[in-house]
Amino acid sequence: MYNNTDFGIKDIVDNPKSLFYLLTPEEKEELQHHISLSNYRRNEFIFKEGDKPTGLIILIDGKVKIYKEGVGGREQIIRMAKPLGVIGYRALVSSDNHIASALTLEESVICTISTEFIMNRALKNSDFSFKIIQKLARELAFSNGRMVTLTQKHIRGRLAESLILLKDKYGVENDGTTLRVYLSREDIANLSNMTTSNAIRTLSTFASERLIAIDGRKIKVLDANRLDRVSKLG
Amino acid sequence: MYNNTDFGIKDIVDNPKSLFYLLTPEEKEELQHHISLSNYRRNEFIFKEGDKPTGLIILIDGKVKIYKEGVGGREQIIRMAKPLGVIGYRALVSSDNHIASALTLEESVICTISTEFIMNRALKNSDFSFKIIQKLARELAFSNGRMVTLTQKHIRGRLAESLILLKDKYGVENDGTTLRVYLSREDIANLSNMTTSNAIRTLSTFASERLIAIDGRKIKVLDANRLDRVSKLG
DNA sequence: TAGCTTTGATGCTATAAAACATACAGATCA
DNA sequence: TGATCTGTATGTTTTATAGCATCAAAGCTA
Repeated sequence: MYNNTDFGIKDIVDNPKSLFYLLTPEEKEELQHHISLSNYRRNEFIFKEGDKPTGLIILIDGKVKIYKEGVGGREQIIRMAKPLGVIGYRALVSSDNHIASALTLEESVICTISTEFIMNRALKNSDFSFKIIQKLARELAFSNGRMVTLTQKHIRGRLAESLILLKDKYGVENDGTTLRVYLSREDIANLSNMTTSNAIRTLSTFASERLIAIDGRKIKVLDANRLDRVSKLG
Repeated sequence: MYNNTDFGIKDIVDNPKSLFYLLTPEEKEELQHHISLSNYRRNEFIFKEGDKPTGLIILIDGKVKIYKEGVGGREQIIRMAKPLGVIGYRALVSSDNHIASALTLEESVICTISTEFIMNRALKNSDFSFKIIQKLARELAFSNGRMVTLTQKHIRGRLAESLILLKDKYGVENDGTTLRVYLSREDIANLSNMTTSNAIRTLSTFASERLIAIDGRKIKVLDANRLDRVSKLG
């Protein structure tokens, strides 16, 4: 799909939103020698809970779920990643092991930047550090927010929130309503802190209320405003 | 209790664990002009959800709860702070408003370092930035962990976890068992994602099982190992 | 193609925890 | 001093959601 020659790192260093945008020209030059690409099939682990980070991972193409295993192996999806998202950087920058697993949801391409480059070069650049700080800060806010909603909202609210989240993250197909992500009911459940049965049941209810339309794994958001209200008020 | 003259900032810049330990001598000198102290009585807000940060806050003395309001105003305590803990820095370093409120649980003293100094000076120092990164990373791991346990563990497990958490954070009195923190049942409930009734009931059950002993707000952990098992297995 | 496995759908039952209702002791206050 | 309030305690009821069981459809694979 991609390989080291046709990829180039332009996509990463030339995008103002990229972590690496503000590196010096020398640092960018050096970065070239610390970068590698790899392809993953669907349902492959990029890393597992407890693993030592191998580098900073950027998802170039595909979709990935990041999740933790809880009581009795029950899985809670912490967040979802989309192309140009960074994965597993928390563990890397804190010289820690991964506290969650990353699994591809579809064929994916990732780019890995060596631990050494990140720790010894990039983090010496305070512009880069500042971008990492911003990323961590945003993710912490997200996590704290979810902690509250996953514990306090009822099933309908939690599911509605997850659908909105998926819409915001992956957007919609050209028809303007179909979510550009096709998850199993089980993944939807694990994202929303509920059993698979309840995810299925509640999705059906939402469909019968014309909030959404479902066709297999295809979900159309028919009434985003009302879905938003369900998310907020239960 | 403390004031700007008898306090000095030595406690903050000379402690290797401090955020400011690795500032240059010039930066440390400048820091002196950007620091101020204030005293709070019990049950006073240091900041509220939605407020704009006024600076980096270090708790010098006292105890503070950081919490979010959720569905119907129901409060979830995100974390507790103890002396030399840093509060509200997430919002500050990401130029964001506070996403949680900070309320003193007892008479407290805080030290505030100006936003300007942090943003324009400290964060230009990559050693300082790195310390902030580490703090955010640790807090994110904590938050993700809690997200899972608060949603998946049953009441007994959640309460046991909270008690262990309080013990780890605040330690015990000289008798070796009494928690060095005296919370209302309501706060214990809000820390553990349960109703006050259930916190009271479950604490009583724990006492009758000789896991803990309770005397008003005083809680003795009698069997830490067993409490740990309850936390893990429900 | 048939057989097996996985995923989705739906009904029923069990149960953990919330919600509600008192009650009481100790503060706080007029 | 009595009155009111706040925090703690405990019993009862209600409900949201997990847990199971069954079945159908779809996807795989041998």
